[in-house]
Amino acid sequence: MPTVKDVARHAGVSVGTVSKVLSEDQTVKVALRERVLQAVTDLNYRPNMAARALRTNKFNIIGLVVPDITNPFFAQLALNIETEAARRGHTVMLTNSHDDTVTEGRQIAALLDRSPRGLIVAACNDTSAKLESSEVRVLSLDRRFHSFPLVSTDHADGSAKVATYLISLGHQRLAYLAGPQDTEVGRQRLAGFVRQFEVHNAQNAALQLEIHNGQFDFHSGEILARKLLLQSEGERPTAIAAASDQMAIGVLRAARDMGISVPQSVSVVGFDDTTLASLVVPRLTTVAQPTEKLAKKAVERVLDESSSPLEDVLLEGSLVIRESTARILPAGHSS
Amino acid sequence: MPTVKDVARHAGVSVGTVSKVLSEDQTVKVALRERVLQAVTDLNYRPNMAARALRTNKFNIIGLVVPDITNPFFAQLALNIETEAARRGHTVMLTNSHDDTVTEGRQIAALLDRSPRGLIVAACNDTSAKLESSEVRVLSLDRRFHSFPLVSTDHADGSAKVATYLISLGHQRLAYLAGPQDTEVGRQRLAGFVRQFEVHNAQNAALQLEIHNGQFDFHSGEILARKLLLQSEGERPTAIAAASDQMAIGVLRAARDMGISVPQSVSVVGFDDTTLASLVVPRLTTVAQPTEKLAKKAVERVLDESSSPLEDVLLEGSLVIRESTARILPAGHSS
DNA sequence: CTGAAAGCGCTTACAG
DNA sequence: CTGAAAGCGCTTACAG
Repeated sequence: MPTVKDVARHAGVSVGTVSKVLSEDQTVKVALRERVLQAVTDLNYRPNMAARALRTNKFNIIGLVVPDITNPFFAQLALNIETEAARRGHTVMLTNSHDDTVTEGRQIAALLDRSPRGLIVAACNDTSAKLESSEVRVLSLDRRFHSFPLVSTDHADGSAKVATYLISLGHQRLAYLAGPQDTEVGRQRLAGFVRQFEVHNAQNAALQLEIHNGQFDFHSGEILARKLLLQSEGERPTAIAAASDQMAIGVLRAARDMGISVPQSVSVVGFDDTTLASLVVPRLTTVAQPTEKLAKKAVERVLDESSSPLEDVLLEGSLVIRESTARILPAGHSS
Repeated sequence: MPTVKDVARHAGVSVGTVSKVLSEDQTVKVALRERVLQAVTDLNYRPNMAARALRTNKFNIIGLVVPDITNPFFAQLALNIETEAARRGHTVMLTNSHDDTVTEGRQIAALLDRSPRGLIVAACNDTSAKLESSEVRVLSLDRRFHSFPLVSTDHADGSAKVATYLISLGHQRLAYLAGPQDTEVGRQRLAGFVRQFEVHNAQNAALQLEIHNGQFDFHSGEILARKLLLQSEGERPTAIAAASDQMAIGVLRAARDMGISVPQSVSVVGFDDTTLASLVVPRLTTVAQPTEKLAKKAVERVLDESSSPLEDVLLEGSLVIRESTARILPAGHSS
């Protein structure tokens, strides 16, 4: 492997000049710069990142911590982050916290050891792990980590869109299956839904909403739905909004097992728009998170040294209407 | 950040001794070692990886290249690789080739620049990209990269299991939806199925097999199945084996759209056992790849410096029987 | 068994 | 505008 020294010799300049050309220092005369660049290609020189990192204390690496890369949403995010990072000459170090705070702390320490340019973490919960105040820029993605600035979807707004949509379809008895309330995401999504529901309810007192708490996963949605759908047709909700696609898919399965057809008898909405959403039967109406924008924004902010990224960034999600929701004739229309 | 120098001063020894203790050199006397370790914890010393890498030319990092982390199978693999790597004090640099050879080459170069301990690559196709013969250990995972040793599931054997299983259920008219034949995986899976079919056919000449070529994705499975299932009930296959879960799920959707019930009228089998397989309706019978073992094996081999990992490692997949397959009464039993 | 010293490949003030 | 030199924090022969 050739080094700066080799390049310098080949070009007939000093190593300092080579270094300057490589770092795009404009003070090098064109003639010299050309010679150096020629030498670089001649020798197929590639800078030694470790040496550079030792001097500058910064590696062209971004650390990424997610709860579980197996979760399609995080996979989507990771893909886009990696792609954007690569575009900017950076590489991504990926780590899974397995939804465990202790592991998360250990992983972060391991990443920090490798002097990354920045750290993007989708925290496993809201407990503020202590992070030694390093000079490494840290960003929260999707879920708040410690008190670091957050880039995420506007969950409350997304849920609000769902509420408005369902009510506009004529549904009067709604159910919301909430995510864990010890997470900011879970709380935001619930709050947004409830708030919007109340706005509509102020105009139409016939509306009803029941809320059930669960986890974000498939199983949780299935269990809650089973209970819910046991009620007689006139009693039970005609529309179920779930806090995640996984939960909504659980609802779909419960409905199917109980012989209740979706969307004819009950409408179902998810949240996230993971790849699953368009594969299930019926295809799931859901709120799409703008993963690509989230990823770009996160990379941009974690890399940008000039701006002080103190504020949170909230990006809007969009309602994706598929086959799991339908208009209903308000059967028991209480006038 | 404290350095070896600080630790040395604190412990009253030389930096060389500190380094030796840290690298678990046994030649340091217990008394000194204790003092050093005490100093390390006192100062909360963390070695500078960049400096270490500069000297040793090796970072505690494993590079991982996958076609697309969004593919559940690779996500599963990545999770297990990361977990195993972390257990061994290594970190994983993840990169997506987007199924494109040029990008793949660029990504690999970027990873190599960062002096990883080793490289694990799930290639996007069989074309042998040129890789400068570096001292970095390279391993093929799941799909052959260049001519580097491969760790993968025994695809042929897995397909053979499917063939045997379907025939044992009494199916006589089989269809196999093959993956792309310019990939080793695609070819292996097809070959294994055909070979096993022929073994059975030697004993029972009534067996029939039709083969259709496609891609591994959902869409491809759907299209092929639509054509296949257009045939009258007495003509069309009663069992369809697909080269991937995605394809099989496409088949499921086609069958559903055409009012053909699975498994009553046609049995469907996938390959991979991605998370999807147990979420679809009906739950998919498939071949599970031993992702955890694959990951462990890959990490072990890529890190192990002693053994020369020249041979391929093939691990056995297992048939997972769910709800998409059933026994049939041989209707048109040609005696 | 321990220490002093060289050197890994860069970058960056500092002279000139 | 260019070069000589110091130094980033380690590891590793080499003396003693």
